Amino acid sequence: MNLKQLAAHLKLSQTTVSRALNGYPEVSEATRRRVLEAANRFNYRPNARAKSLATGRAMAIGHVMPVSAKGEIVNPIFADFIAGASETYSQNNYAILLSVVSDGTEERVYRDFAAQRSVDGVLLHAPQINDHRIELLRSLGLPFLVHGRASGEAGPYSWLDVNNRRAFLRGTEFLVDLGHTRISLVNGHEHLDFAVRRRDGYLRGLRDRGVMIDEALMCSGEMSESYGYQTASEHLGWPDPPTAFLVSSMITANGVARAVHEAGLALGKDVSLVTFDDDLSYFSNRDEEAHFTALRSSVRQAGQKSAEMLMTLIANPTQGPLEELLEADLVIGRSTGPAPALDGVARAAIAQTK
Amino acid sequence: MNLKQLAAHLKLSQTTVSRALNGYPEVSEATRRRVLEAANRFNYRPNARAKSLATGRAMAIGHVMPVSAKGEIVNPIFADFIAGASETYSQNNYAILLSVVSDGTEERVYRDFAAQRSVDGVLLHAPQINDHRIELLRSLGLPFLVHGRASGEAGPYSWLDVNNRRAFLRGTEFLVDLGHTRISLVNGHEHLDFAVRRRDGYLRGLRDRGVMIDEALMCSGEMSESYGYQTASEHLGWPDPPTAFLVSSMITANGVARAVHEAGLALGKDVSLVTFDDDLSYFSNRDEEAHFTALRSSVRQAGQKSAEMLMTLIANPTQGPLEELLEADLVIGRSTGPAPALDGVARAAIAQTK
DNA sequence: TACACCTTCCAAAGCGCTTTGAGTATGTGT
DNA sequence: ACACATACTCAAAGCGCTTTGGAAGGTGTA
Repeated sequence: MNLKQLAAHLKLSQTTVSRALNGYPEVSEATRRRVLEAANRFNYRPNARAKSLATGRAMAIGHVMPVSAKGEIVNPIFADFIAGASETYSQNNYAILLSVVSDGTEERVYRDFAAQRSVDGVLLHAPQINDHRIELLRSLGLPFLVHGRASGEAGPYSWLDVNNRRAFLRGTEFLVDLGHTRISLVNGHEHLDFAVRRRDGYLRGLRDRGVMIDEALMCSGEMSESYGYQTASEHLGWPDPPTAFLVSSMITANGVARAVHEAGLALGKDVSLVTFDDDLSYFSNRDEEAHFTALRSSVRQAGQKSAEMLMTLIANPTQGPLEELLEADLVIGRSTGPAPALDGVARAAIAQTK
Repeated sequence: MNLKQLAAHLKLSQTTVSRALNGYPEVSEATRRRVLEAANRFNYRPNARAKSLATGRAMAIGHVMPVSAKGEIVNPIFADFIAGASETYSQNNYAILLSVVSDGTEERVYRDFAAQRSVDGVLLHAPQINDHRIELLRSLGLPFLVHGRASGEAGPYSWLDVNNRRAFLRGTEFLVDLGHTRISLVNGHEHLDFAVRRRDGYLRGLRDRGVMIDEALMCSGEMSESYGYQTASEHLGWPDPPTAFLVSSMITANGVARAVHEAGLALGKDVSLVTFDDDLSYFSNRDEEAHFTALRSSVRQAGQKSAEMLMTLIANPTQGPLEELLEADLVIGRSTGPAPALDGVARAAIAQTK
């Protein structure tokens, strides 16, 4: 059933039917009711592509799901972000056009989006330092919102981000205040903007508290479970091991916890752990008492808000850039405690004498 | 730049330019080269919606991301599946149209897909027992492929599934052969088809080996980390606790492992664990030696193959139903070992005398 | 009665592409 | 010289919708 048929059946013109359906005022209430009733009965839905072609609006948002090139790692927070965003989209009758692409080859996708006019706006994920995609999207004239920020990007752009620096500053301070001085930073890849900000927060926290910085304790990589495991295993095997870990994701934190257990140590006693917690639905840290002390910020909520901002940008293209900075909550859980009485050096010394 | 402008610039008709670009034979090689070169130079890309309208093909596949209604849990394997599928799609120039929807309200989305002609086919996730969506899609005349199967569905349909029954049969047998007789089944929600098949496999394994079935050991729920933790914590607190766990997902298995550690027990010694492993990219079980003994089947590969099958179905609508059953590998890891010499009853007795 | 002014509806153009059916050169065989 | 393929190219219709610019008919005012 298409508009023509519906109009014929109602013995009305296509114009009138279209106007009745789209809420234009030039249609009498009686006719409108009659049209709506018939449309409903025949389960009429306008052909999305024809409508788009006529209106010039695609009614779709482009999301590019980043898959890191080498490891082929799918970003685990992506699904939750999308789940949040889609709530907003569907309220506005927007669909999601999803494209999966290896890091670095996204440019092509954005160009296609723009040239094919298949989307009205783009959500940019996982921005990097000096991300050239921002400049590209700007030049393509496609409304976009960045989830995160890109340091080093000169021009204005709209973004929503978590205060990563502050979160990791607080996490670090919290650990130092518990007496920890050897704190491993298990960070995400540091070509990603958020990871750099987190490192900054960590360094600032140590400096402010006058704790010596040890480059060896800082590492970065793909935020998978096994990365956390391998890193922590290695660090705990050192003669002068860390007493605490500051970790970039719940999933990686799980790997760290596994290594801690395997080393025969107890989390929250022998070793402390603070992690960033995106509040992933299938990986919740919300037992009666959080099991990991965490800096929590719901990525799902971020998705929802980002989508709202993008909707605003699309509805109002002349609008100046929108910016929103979310703060993460510091949630105290069972994975942290005072640093062990003897620090690593002392323990190592003891170990040697044995 | 649109076709008209491009044609005008080349001093050719739109027809010729269109034919040149789409590889029709009625165009001389010289003209074709000239056209392609110009298209490239102006970065011309046909308007996707106009093209779709003209051809009647949407060049998009609809995916409905299931979000369980109450818990708002996003299916953690979804992203990896999509990542696999999209490889196939992009090779065929198909896009993904993503819709996120709470369990049970998907019908509306499929009806819209069909009426709006916004997709050429649909991938159905997480089929349930007697899934009415299959009947619906069939009646809508939309090509579709089911990831999984739906027992109780009468008519034919195309699907790709893992042999869940066999996988859990093998897992159970493996544990029983190690001497375990009290094996907890930590299953997914049993309104989902795969979960029922897994339970069947588990029961069959116990029966075949003559092990008594204890209903109390079988539980099902949302496959999150905390579900695994809570379940295992509870079971391990029983006077007659299980000595092994058979778990439906890596993520849940992590929760089980957490509970095991917290109870002061050692995985692979005091308690054994076998899990289904979807080979998730960020949750890999592929250390030199797998840390969990697992039934492994890559969901990403499943996505890729599913997409291929769907492409075939779309290209050839008269084709009979396609079916593919994948087998899971049994990978021996460090989470399993012989059942402890004393069984639960004896240990509980000892505990009481203390 | 005449005029202006709503209200309600419509025919037709246009969105950017594909595809049909036909036309114009150019070469080939008789 | 003719008919006849063959190789290119084109104008125009059509995909299903929205939107422009009227038209028809009814109502109120002078």
